[in-house]
Amino acid sequence: MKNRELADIFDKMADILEFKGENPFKISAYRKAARVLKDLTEDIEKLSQQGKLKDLPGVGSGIAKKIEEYLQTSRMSKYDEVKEEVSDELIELLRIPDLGPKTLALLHKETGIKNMAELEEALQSEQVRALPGMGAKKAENILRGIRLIKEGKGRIPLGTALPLVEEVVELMKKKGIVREIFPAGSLRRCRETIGDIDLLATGKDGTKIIEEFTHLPLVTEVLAAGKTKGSVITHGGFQVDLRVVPKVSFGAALQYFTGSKAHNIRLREIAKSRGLKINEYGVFRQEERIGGRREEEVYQILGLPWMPPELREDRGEIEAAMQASLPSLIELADIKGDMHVHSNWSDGSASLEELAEGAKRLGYQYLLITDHSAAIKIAGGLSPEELLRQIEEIRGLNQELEGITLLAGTEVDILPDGSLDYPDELLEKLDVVVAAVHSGFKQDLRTMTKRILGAIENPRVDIIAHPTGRIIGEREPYAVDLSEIFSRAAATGTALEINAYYGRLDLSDTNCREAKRRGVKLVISSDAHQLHQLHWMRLGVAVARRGWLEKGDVLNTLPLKELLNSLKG
DNA sequence: GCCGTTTTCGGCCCGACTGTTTTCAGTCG
Repeated sequence: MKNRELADIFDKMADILEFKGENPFKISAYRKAARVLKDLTEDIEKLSQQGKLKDLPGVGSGIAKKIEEYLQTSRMSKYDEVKEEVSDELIELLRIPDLGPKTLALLHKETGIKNMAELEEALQSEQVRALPGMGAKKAENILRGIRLIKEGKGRIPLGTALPLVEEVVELMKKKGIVREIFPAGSLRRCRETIGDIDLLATGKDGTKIIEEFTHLPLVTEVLAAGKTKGSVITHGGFQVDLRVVPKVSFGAALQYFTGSKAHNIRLREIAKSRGLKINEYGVFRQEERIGGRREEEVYQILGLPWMPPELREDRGEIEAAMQASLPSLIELADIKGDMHVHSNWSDGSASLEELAEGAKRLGYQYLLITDHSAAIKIAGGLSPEELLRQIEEIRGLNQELEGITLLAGTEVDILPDGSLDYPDELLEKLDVVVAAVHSGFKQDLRTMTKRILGAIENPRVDIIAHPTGRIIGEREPYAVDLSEIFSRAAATGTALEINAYYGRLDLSDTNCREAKRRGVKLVISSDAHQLHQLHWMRLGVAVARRGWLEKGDVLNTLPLKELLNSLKG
């Protein structure tokens, strides 16, 4: 499928034309085509053969021609032409928050900067202050953006790493030469971002296993290939390591490579105090191996129960294990419905019917439809009239649907003054009200906190979505006094969301653990904008597990009736 | 570059916020 390649080219074209100050509508036409191609499930080549390219929304004669040219010749002359005088490095700088095409073009023209290092240097010089529209604050903001990008670099979002690893595991299993193969490391612990991707396997022929591994189709570069360890770079530039370990050590190795480092140090200390030794090869008394085939043994020998990897951060799990008070963590199968989903009434791509069917396939009992409110025009926010129509449509659909109930809701904007974007009379007609901040991220701590408390104190608001607004590696949480949010949320019975979108995961693991401690009820929601994104729920559950949450802490583990009784509104 | 019951030209979602200005440009969603 060339869908993705074409989408990337159109996105890149849009970037370049933006930098060049081209017609903004032409630019958004390219962006739209790119998005449509990314979402497209059919093969673009097939559509092209059938002469159906122009049936796609956002694809007219110009873009259809370019697609055909690329499919036939693997080139796109227009793309080759526009990228002539700009380097990839320069265009990449547009990913820096607070640095847009206009400012980049200005800086490039006036100071000659061509890459991030030169940009950073220029921003620290007096010279840029003299440029029109540039001041100290602006330079400072861009420099902060650069720092954010640099910090995020090298770490892969969990939501990107998981599918990649699952693909590798599937491919290796199909080869029939590995006995066991499991991910380890921070991925197994479900950290929100992953450094290296580590896999462990057992099998007869280590050399053969590594050879098959380094020749997988998604491998672009082989860094190392021996008889116990292979290391490759995959499409997308991710490093994946595979270690082949003896069967008798598999459990110990899995435990060792899963970490975290801090957790392992604690285990080794306990072992040592009992005259034992733990390493990646097993558990030993003197020279005698007394365990290590299975991971459970490592813990058992220390008198501890096996612990879910999500807990292994040395955040109190070892003490809890000693007191036999480890939490019984929530599981994906506990989730009875999704509480934050966008349909094609606003900026989602699936219809209400498709979403209902998708939710039903996941075994859900209910699905809360939460399209944007009017203030977010860009995302097709619903006017009060449209929302009324949607409510009616949902009520009608529920007459026809079997085995799933659609709930009428909204993701209503919390406006900068703390008021909501819909009147109370309208909110009262909904089954569930989700409220969220989407603008004015730079308000100071007191203003922002008061703003969100405004929504929490509103008796009609059931849930606050993505409470801190952070985007991993891109945007810091806004300044908000979470402690105060937690106490008022607990006092009013307002639930807080764990947003499962891989770039948000908001509340974070530690925040939701604290929320639980403070008596706040939580919900886990996918924030899906496309049908397949309903699967993101698993990432939210992973965060909840890292936050020590149990089934009883999460409202959407309840059957429909109890859920509605437990929500504030 | 797309689109069309306002249909082959001319409009295309636009408001809030920030930082720069002294009425506005750039960025974001």
